Amino acid sequence: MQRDTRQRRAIRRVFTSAGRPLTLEEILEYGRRIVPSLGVATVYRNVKTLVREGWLSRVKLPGGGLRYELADRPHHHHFLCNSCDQAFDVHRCPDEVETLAPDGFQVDSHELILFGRCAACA
Amino acid sequence: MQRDTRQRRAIRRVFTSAGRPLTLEEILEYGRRIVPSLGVATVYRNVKTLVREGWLSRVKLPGGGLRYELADRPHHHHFLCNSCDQAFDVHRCPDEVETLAPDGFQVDSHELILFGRCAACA
DNA sequence: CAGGGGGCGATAAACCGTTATCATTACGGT
DNA sequence: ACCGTAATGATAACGGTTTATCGCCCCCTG
Repeated sequence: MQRDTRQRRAIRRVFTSAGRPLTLEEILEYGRRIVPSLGVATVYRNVKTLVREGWLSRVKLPGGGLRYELADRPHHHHFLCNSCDQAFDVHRCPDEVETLAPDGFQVDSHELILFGRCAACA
Repeated sequence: MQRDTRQRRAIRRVFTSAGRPLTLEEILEYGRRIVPSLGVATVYRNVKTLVREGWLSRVKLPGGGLRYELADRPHHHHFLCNSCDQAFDVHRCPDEVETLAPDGFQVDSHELILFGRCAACA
């Protein structure tokens, strides 16, 4: 059975108000502003559950650990700040991307990452 | 001083003949076909040195450890096979990519990764 | 070709992100 | 409100990658 705990609500709220992909470290930090006693294991457990439920999805970006974002977002890409290491959404996508692969290669999906400095760091 | 050892030559040869980004595991595997006694520590040491010398560059792709490639290659992107986990070069690039960032974000570079199955796995 | 010193390689150890353990807490059905 | 039990959280354990150690080897110079 799935209980509706304070911790679980806090983690969901972190995502709905962040609006960008988060690392586990960020989830823990922001979650503790809501439930200060929040523990690492709880974050790992709930994130795993939320991914399995289809509420979160894994975002594989270069460098360091996985990030997670709300699963219901339309197709988009990401900006990674070289200064603060935060990830942001980029809502535009260059088309015809999947035609760039060499012959004989079958493209299933793609990821475009812009590197630079975010608005706050620039 | 920098000595020209069999191991170091082997590692360089691995890269010039591979033509694609390699993980440390792959460097070790291919290097041992040339110098069977090749050790892990030697690979780590030499790769680090070759990066510092500007002969290799780090390739940050999602999932798992860093990869390395020859530093003198022109601008290109990468294909990552979901089946064998090998990385390949993609020599075409969608232009006007750097204009996609949100206002106030300063783009320094970008990476485009295609996911799918390589010619051998498809 | 001989000697010195940088490099090698096996191993141990450090490191870091993730998972398991288990006593305690608190959610939710009755 | 009570009780059973799933969830929590502090901590230990784990697994994989990277680095440090150190005796031996071999590249280079003279």
